Amino acid sequence: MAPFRILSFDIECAGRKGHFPEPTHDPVIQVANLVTLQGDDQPFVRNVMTLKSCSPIVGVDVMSFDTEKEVLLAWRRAEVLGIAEFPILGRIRNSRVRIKDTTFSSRQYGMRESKEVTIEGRVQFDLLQAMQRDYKLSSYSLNSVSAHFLNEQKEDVHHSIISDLQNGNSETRRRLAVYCLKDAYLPQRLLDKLMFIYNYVEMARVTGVPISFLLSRGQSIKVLSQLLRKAKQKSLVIPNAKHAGSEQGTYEGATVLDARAGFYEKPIATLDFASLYPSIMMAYNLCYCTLITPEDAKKLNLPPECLNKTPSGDTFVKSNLQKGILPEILEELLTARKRAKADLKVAKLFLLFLGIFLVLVLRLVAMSCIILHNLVQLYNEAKDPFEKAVLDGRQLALKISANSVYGFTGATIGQLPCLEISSSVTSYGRQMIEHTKKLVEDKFTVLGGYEHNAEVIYGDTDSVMVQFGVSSVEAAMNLGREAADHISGTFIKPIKLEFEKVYYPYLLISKKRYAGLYWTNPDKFDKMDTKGIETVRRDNCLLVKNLVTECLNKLLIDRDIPGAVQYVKSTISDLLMNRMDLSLLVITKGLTKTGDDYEVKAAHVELAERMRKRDAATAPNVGDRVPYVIIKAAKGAKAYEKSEDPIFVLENNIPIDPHYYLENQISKPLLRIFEPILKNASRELLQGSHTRSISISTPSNSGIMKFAKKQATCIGCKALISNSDHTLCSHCKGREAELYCKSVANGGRFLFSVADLEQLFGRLWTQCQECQGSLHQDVLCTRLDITVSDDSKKCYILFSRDCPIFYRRKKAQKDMAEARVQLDRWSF
DNA sequence: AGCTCCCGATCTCAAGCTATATTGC
DNA sequence: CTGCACGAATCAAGCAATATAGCTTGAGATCGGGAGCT
Repeated sequence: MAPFRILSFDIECAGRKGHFPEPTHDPVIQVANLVTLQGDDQPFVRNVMTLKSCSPIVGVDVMSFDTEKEVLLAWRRAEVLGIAEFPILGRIRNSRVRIKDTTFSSRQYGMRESKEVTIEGRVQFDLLQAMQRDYKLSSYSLNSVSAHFLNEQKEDVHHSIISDLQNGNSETRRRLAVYCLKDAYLPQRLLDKLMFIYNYVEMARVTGVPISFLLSRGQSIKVLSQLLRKAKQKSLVIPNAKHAGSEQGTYEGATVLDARAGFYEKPIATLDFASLYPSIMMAYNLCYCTLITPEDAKKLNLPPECLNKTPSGDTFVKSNLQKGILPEILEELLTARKRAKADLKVAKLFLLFLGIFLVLVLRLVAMSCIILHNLVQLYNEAKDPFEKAVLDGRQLALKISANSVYGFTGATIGQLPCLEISSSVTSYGRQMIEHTKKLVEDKFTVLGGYEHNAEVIYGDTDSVMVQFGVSSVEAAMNLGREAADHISGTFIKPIKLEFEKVYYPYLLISKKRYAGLYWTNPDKFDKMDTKGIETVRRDNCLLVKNLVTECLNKLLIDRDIPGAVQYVKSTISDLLMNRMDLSLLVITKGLTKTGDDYEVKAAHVELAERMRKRDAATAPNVGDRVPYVIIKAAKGAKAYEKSEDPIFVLENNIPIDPHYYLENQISKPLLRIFEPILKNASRELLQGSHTRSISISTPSNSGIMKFAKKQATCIGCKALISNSDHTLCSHCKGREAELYCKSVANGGRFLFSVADLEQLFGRLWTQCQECQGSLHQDVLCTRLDITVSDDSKKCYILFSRDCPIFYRRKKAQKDMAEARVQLDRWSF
């Protein structure tokens, strides 16, 4: 098979939002830019008419970020321009591209609306969808994704100036082309870096579905496909189960042992079942084809030693009578996962012979060139920690696939639900974790000849956390291994309890929430591991995330409690004095359903609705994440009345509400962390001189004035003043001379000097220029009129919402403009 | 006429419940 | 033969748990107005 050739496809057209400007003399670049990148060739821009000459193309052909929307836009645009050949993108002569709306909704991925594009003969691989499925991020724009994975950003060109660039001279058109090129190039780099093709080809081969299914369908199709494949081999027929519409309801899931919350300064050993649910299904031969009713068993006169009664009361035959299909499928998935884990080991150990060995093994398993190619590459670059993360994601995907075999049997609205299997699996699981807990606590006692009594402090589904009482990591590891071996012996193969790691120290907050240092060898900890707390959640603002992470670092790694307290205090003080970057205060939440379906008012939902009224084109849609900040408003206003678009806040100089952030965002998470460690945490952290800030009075409270409004502020103390002709509030009158000096010279505590701000802006500006890749041109992604006052250049209002620097530059700009105005307001 | 008392209306606040978002396994 | 309207069919891994904010409810506090008394 010929190697894949990957064609990156990107389309840029002016008037994205459905307004189509008049066709220009050269419609090509406005319609589409196709960028092909093959090996070491120089990337080049082709116009759409020459696409057909790119053939012969094999394999994955069309790949982009948000392919569907882009094709649709270009398609409409081509229609307006009367380019009849455009929709012929497939490899079948005269077959036209067809586009239709689809919605996909699942519990795992939420509801998403998208466009389905049929391009015959080409496999589409939409990076946006792949990203949304494989990685949990706060924003999925190409810009922010590239920043996250590639440390590189694209030059964002707002659609409103595309026409200008196109109608300008050859230089401006070149810039437009460069921009388009980058848009096509970035997805390719992401594709390579995250090894999407490699991973998806593997997943498609293991589960037996087309690559497109992996992006457009859910988990269950993979399981069904494997079932069908196996059933065919065995000449079995899968019934076309008519789900009778009956709400069979839900069944009992796994046990989560009660958490003994607290801060543990002794090592905690963790014992895990390896792939618990799959191994239960394998051990007890649970399958559709082994389930039997007791009556049938009697009728067929089956001997009881061939039957297995599960704790939930269902009966399955043993494998000597009939081996189940599901266990076989699981074996294959777990083998694939083992392979993936071995690759991870290569990355870890960087061993030459193992690499070669794997290449040889894999050559037998998968003859595909791409896999070989990637493996060689994998071997060469395996030391990169990023690579490790990608490989880890791959084995995780296989783990999830294995687990969804169990999920498939429990999906009551799926193709083939079988609650007998799924509830048997969970009942075995519940039994096993209780058994493990009991065994550990019974065996490791002072009476049993050990130094201390072991205590199980927590456990979730397939793991138990044990405090053996010893104080060295090494001793805990030895006891952990001993316990794992001992307990594994009491279970049927292939169920296996493994000793995995030691946490030391360990901060257990509640069920499913903990943090600790993760040790796999006794000399040095591997990393800090946090589960469920704010550091890993996406629904907090960055401020909370950073603050909590930093505190945990100080508390767990440095063991520096005063340092952590000091850090919290200074952060709170910064927040209350309004010295916080807006980008740190942006909260994002996913929009899971359409506006009407929400029963209660939530901040992000209401904001999305308001934004839709303002400008329907840029407002978030279902499935998008909505960023917002909380602004100052009347006392007692609900959070949903105080949420606002961060861009809107910056542009209109709306004050944010620091007290909201203090009370509703950072206080509780901090207390949860500090409480087990520090007595009187609340008093220490949240009260004291650092919480006294310069008070800024809120606008009048009467109903109509509920929303904050732009008002002049006193230069001295930033209090709002009613008469915008005045410079100072009545309090600060008499300090004019002093304040003016501060204002002009070095910035005072609450003021920044014009010189400072200009310097800051300059620095950020340079960074943005670097991100666009050239220092010799204006940055397109900014507002030129503010900085270059004597220049009559056209003012491009452009922004990139996801650039972390953007908010800071925007604020620096704003502050600088204000500082100038304030300087002018001194009328001596 | 002015003051007091009573009763209903309104406000406030806490407790409990529910919806929503997100994660762990 | 094509385009359009309409209806039918298809599709969606699982449960446990925490945190937050909105909503409801009920108790108590407060307020205001009218009746009655001095």
